[in-house]
Amino acid sequence: MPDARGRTARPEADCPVEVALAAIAGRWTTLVMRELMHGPASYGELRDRLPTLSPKVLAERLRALEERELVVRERLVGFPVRTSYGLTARGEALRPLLVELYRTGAALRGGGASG
Amino acid sequence: MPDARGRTARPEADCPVEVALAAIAGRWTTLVMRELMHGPASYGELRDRLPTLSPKVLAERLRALEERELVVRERLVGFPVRTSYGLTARGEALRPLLVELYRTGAALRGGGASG
DNA sequence: CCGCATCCGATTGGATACTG
DNA sequence: CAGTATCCAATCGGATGCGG
Repeated sequence: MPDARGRTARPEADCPVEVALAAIAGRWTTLVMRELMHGPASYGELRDRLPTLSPKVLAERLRALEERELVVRERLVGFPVRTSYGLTARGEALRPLLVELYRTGAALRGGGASG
Repeated sequence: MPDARGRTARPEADCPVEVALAAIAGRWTTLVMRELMHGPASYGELRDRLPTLSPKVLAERLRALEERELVVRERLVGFPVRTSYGLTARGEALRPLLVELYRTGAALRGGGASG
């Protein structure tokens, strides 16, 4: 596979590269994914770990990830209300991409990080 | 490397993941990179291959890539004026990332949506 | 505790016309 | 041929207050 194998003349939503980009699109998205890669977390836990992320954007990100079926939301009964977010199998499928992003970024910075 | 190894609490420019995301940021960027992965190309050749990409955005992308030293511009003497754009070694370093984007996107499209 | 509604400034990408 | 200059609509992300 010499390159990204593309032949499209413009960014089309069904191009695989665009699909992957859409999955991680938006500021904070990769950080939210990283947190969920550690295991399921509640809305508040995510806020604690990403304190400067506003509730609006966090909700937007979670909704987008949920719509793409990368994340599942689970309402937990009890008091106070709690919601747990966790990765789906599809969400887990993004792990190699995040690793590759890290590896590539580290290489660009000058480090010889290999993954 | 179990995850993206991150510890940052917000998107910081020096986080490797952010570095990589910045390198491919912006609509059309991955398509421009893909074209250059085939080999050097002139401004006009890029326009021909990406006909609906406006001159302004193409120039912006090329400038950004050049600033990050992923692409080199070379002015060719002669008439008419020609400019050749080519990948640097750093630019070539993005190839595995593009491949991974393709691979991941293809998996998401083809894979089922199991929880 | 969870998350939506609203407002707002900044950035983006596209169209188009023009210049060296 | 290889860009730059301008304008503009749309989107984005952040702040904040309110509702379930």
